[in-house]
Amino acid sequence: MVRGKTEIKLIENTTRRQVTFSKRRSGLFKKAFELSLLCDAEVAAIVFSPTGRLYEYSSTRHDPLSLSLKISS
Amino acid sequence: MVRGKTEIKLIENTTRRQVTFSKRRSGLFKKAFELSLLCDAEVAAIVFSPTGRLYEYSSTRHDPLSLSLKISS
DNA sequence: AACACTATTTATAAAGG
DNA sequence: TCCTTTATAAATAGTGT
Repeated sequence: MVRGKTEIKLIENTTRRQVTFSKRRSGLFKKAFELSLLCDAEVAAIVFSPTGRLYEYSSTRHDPLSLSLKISS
Repeated sequence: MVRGKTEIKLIENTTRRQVTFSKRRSGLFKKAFELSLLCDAEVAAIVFSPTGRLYEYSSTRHDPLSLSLKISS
């Protein structure tokens, strides 16, 4: 149960890192939700796991749009 | 100093709401930073204030791209 | 993997300068 | 408005199931 101050640096142990990822991701999205509601703000949070999985939170529902994107350097 | 549990609903008082917005926005970005570092994740958070001001956090520096966007319904 | 527990750290609301 | 203080609520690391 939380021994000592946690250092903010990469968690080497895979299992611990995954558990922390899940817990803190939830915590982040909760904070985002609270901020939007308390302060009438629009908030979005986007998280990519190291394996490229996407997790996202948005305070607002938006109708999906059809986008075509042209990217030049 | 924090009397009782804070209800998560719109803060009506403008001054209090602005102070809370500032504090919690910082808190959110800090959590985003910690998540990215602890778990090697890419994290972005975007906040619009009620007046439309933009605040953003990104765990990663990306080269700016020139984008042209075509939106159809 | 996902839930429960809980000691402890961390965030933060309100107040004061 | 911005910093500091501090009491208290909230998040969470490690453990157990």
